[in-house]
Amino acid sequence: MSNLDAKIEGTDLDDLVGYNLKRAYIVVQDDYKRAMGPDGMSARVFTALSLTHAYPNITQSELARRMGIERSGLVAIVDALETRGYLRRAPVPGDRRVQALVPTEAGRHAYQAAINTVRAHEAQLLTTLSRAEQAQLLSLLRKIRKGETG
Amino acid sequence: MSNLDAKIEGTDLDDLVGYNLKRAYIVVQDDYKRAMGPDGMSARVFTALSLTHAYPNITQSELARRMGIERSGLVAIVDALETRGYLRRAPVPGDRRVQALVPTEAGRHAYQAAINTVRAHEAQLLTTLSRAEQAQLLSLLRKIRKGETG
DNA sequence: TATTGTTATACTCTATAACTATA
DNA sequence: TATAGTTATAGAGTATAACAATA
Repeated sequence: MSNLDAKIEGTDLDDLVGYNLKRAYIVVQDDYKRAMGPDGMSARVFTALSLTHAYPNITQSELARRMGIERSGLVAIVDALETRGYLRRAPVPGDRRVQALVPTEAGRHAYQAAINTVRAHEAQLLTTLSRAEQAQLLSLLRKIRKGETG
Repeated sequence: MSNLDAKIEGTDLDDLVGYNLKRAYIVVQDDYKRAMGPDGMSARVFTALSLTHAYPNITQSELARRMGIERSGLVAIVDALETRGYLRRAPVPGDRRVQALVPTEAGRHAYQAAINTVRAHEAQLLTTLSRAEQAQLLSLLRKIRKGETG
């Protein structure tokens, strides 16, 4: 690119995918928190609850693996969900080391309410993107996620 | 959408922009760290150094505002850059409260080397995306960033 | 009174290492 | 020996509140 192609505005950072990913994520995260309210589930607690619905009787080790965090970090998350009464640690016949994570009735209701809130927050936040653009964005982000370790 | 449109695979989470943003950011961040090495600048230190080049004689308050963090959080970042010898806090004539952040010669060289490394890491990581897709991704992320507070 | 830079402090998220009970 | 869950601990990254110097 020659010096004649002057930039309208923007710094080196504004051309970096990593920087824009981080800043865009902060915008979405802040709006998520606003939408969920002061007593709402944190993103990681919501994620864990979602995966216990997607994968019934998932174990903690498997859930940690799918979330991309360590087993040790999952303990507090599961504790939080158990305290809210949204799931329970259930013994698994045949292997007493393992505990299956089972959503309660309250957990299923809370999850449905939460996923509706999250979808509404994203729909409202992303109104400046057309449906096609939103689909394109998801597609591109998933391509980057192909490089996920684990 | 009717129930006939069965999902090939994926959970509720995989359709959320926020979740995919976070996971994609982690992929890029991990590769950034690998590329910069164990003694490399953290992303926020690199960001701060970049902005002292983009905005010569920027003050700490202004830099914090542009980074979207609090002034208090910037102190350690500027300390780190000063310790590396990449910039200095320079007095500003006319207002003794303010200190301009001025890159040193070593800072300019280190920044050029770092931005080259970062660009190479992104180019290599994003080879599965065409040039057009990379441009589209940046465009979409910038649209989301329009909602940045501050 | 208001602002800049700073310190003290705390909270969230995450990782590593070591423990226990099981296998 | 190896694995599942747990605890203890530490390190980033961030925020709030209060302070001294200066405006």
